Amino acid sequence: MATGSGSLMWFRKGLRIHDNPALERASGASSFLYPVFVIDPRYMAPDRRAFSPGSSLAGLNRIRFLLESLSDLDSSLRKLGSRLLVLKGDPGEVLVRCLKEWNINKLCFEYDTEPYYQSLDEKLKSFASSAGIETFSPVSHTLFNPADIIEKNGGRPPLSYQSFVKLAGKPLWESSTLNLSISSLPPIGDVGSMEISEVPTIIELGYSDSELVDETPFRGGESEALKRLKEFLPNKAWVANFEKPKGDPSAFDKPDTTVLSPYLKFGCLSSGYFYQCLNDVYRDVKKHTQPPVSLLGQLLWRDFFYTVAFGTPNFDRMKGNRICKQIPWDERDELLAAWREARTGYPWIDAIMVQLKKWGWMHHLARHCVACFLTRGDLFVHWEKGRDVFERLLIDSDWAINNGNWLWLSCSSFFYQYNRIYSPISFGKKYDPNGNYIRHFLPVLKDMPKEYIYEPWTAPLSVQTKAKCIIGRDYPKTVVGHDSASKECRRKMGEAYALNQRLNGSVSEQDLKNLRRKLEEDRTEEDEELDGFLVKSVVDTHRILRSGACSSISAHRDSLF
DNA sequence: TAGAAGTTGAACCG
DNA sequence: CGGTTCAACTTCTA
Repeated sequence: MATGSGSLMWFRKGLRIHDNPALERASGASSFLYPVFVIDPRYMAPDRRAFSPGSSLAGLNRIRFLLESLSDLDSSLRKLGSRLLVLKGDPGEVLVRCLKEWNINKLCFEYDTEPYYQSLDEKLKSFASSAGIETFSPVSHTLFNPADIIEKNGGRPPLSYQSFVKLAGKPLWESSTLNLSISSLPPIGDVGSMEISEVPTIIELGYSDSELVDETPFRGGESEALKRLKEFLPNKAWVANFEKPKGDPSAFDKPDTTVLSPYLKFGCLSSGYFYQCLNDVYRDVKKHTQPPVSLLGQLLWRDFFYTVAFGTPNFDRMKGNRICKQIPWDERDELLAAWREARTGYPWIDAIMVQLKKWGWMHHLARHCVACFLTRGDLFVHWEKGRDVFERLLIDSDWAINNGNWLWLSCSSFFYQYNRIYSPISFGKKYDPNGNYIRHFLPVLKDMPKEYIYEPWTAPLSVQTKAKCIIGRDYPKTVVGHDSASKECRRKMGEAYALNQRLNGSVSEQDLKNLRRKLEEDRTEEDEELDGFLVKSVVDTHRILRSGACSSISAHRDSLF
């Protein structure tokens, strides 16, 4: 056995130097330090069957963000006399090989609550322990340890934000000094026969230039995160008065939030450090907003979802998920595809989906609009389908938070007022009456007059011609009429809720099947009524036309759906 | 068991 | 632009 002691620091999230207890422990009292990142082909390598450029798990924007974060980490490590050792393969297998090959007696990595790492880390820990290697795996991704909160609550996670906040209280480290820098790191030991590479480029991962079209404006990395943080912190009034629901989802040149979510997701920014920075500002001002709407409240939301996700089996599914209402969502792939590909015919919805595809980031309220539209608001498509699209394309997609929000927005859990539906027309209009956001992300509509930009199908043909955008040719017709579709959704949600209540939550697949059939039968009857309405409506239109009271029948298109 | 509360609805009114 | 109404869900609390 070689002399001295070697530590292996395994980076997964937590891609930072500041406030990184695992890295600190790994570098202390060690002769050698091996800072490792494992490129998992499943997460990084191209999967050309996927619906957009990227791997089977991540869109290209997030992969790029990750690579930038790794490069930044590597360059910070080099300044400290070390570097990032990049390896390729299945992370579990690669790590075991490293532990066998190198003279390691201490393995450090940040604790992770996601099911993927829970099972992987368990295996790795047991290998390490059998090999006499010490492991250190601190909770440093979140403010609180989810397990502590669950224990305080008698073994089950709190299911409301308020009860979470009450249970959580203040973090133990609130007024302690976080370690924000490291002066130097131990040298890298002999890497033996392990194949080490530099941080790869996108091209080196196997992507082609033609796939690199939609590039997010947000650059990854710890340096970038701290720069962003330091740009807005001096604006104390903005920090103190931040109220999440008052943000403007249509602001894109200067987003109305911090856009720190992708940095928190990868741990380029420590949530604990961010928490302390916010408290420093709060101390300096007379008054400030409070959770849930304040900036600090946003960090608590993050911890809330991490806690519930950690303590809820099958959190990412409807079936077998005890906090999820069982709802007979439709299987209509053509509606899902229209939503995903930004061709629902509702410019507000489609513009948001384009921003998702191009930027990998949208304002929180914009996410609400498209999530509500896909599920309980209009299309009645399963929230898991929308979750998959977000999970792939968002640069900040985070297992706990993404699933939590889809449960929320689809009224499957946490939030139950299914009658409150975002209008795909009026919601965006109240922030951005001119439709600048739509014009930017859907240039095909850039010359549409503002009177029609949220409902271009109501524009007279002459206006469409002048705007060089004929609806049905240059921009799609609406896939559903919002008035009738949302009414239908309310009815289905009402029936589904009644079923869940009647069966006290234990709804079987057969129960859902029966409800589906019942809903279908009722719809048939309603369709007949609707047909009657249609005839009347056509007659009305005809009468209006003859009387010359209305110059455009296209305004009636929505009701004629 | 009743009443209040819940991160951010829409339409309407003044 | 802020308040009220509409129609109404579940969960928490007293």
